[in-house]
Amino acid sequence: MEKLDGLKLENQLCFPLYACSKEIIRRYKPLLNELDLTYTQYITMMVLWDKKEINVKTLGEKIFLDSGTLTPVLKKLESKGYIERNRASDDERNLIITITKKGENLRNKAKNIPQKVGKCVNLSEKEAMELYKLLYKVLGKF
Amino acid sequence: MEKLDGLKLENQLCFPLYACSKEIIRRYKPLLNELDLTYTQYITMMVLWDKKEINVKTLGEKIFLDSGTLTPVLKKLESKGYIERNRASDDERNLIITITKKGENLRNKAKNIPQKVGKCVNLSEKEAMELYKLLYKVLGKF
DNA sequence: ATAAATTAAATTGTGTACAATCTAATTGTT
DNA sequence: AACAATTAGATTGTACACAATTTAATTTAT
Repeated sequence: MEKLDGLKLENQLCFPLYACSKEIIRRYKPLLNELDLTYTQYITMMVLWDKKEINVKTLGEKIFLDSGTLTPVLKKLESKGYIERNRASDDERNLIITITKKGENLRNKAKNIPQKVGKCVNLSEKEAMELYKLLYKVLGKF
Repeated sequence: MEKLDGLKLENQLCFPLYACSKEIIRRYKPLLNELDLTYTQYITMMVLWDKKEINVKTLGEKIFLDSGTLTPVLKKLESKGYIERNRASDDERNLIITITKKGENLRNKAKNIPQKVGKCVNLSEKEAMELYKLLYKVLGKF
């Protein structure tokens, strides 16, 4: 019985995960360039398209990023006019992110991106759903 | 028939992929800290443990990184004494990365890392294999 | 044989990512 | 009330990640 080499790149789950994540993000890049958004800015906007208003902490929990990453991203999105940053009046520690009209409008330009990216992923509907479920199962453990 | 909102974070494959990749790498961090390696340095060393010698271009193709990322990583690994960087005598454009004795020795300290990380991923053997296959299927398309 | 094209790394510039620390606001405790 | 503890963001420092450009070596085409 051949012993599998645990320290080979190909035998670890983490590596295809890491590679796959990067490669898919690379597929988004040309589409996001047209909207002048980076991938991180895009997932931030997706949350705002859904929620309209959210504080930095809750946003960070949703997209797995801390204030060290988010602060510059949000300042950038503010400078582009897609969001506003205001302290909550009832608790000045909280920074409330609000989507602007311009930010809302961006949604129309973005709406066919998921479909376009989906097309260049070589999986059947069923496989994609299976992958989706497995990934969320792994995430659930954390 | 309810139409699925394609622009919701939860309905896109890319997001759980991105989140999962980061969360798994986070699991590695404390273990890699003991070896004074970052994740990128670790996957680089994994290739070298396997190959002993490789040029930057081939290495980059294996781990999906370009010279812009690899040059500083390799200089760092060289400064730690794990690798050597030398131009190929037959074609001076090529930089040959060679593992050192010290780099070889690091392998022993690393050998139980995959198993430890595997334990904190909430998947059965069968599910992990399924996930593995789906990820490589996606990567295969590129 | 030499100029043009190609190739491999390195460099530069922008944008994450995240640990650690800092600051200010709020809450809990005595 | 007053001080300690907690909390939310911002800041700092290190390390990727990658596009675009540059440099030097090699190959191709004339």
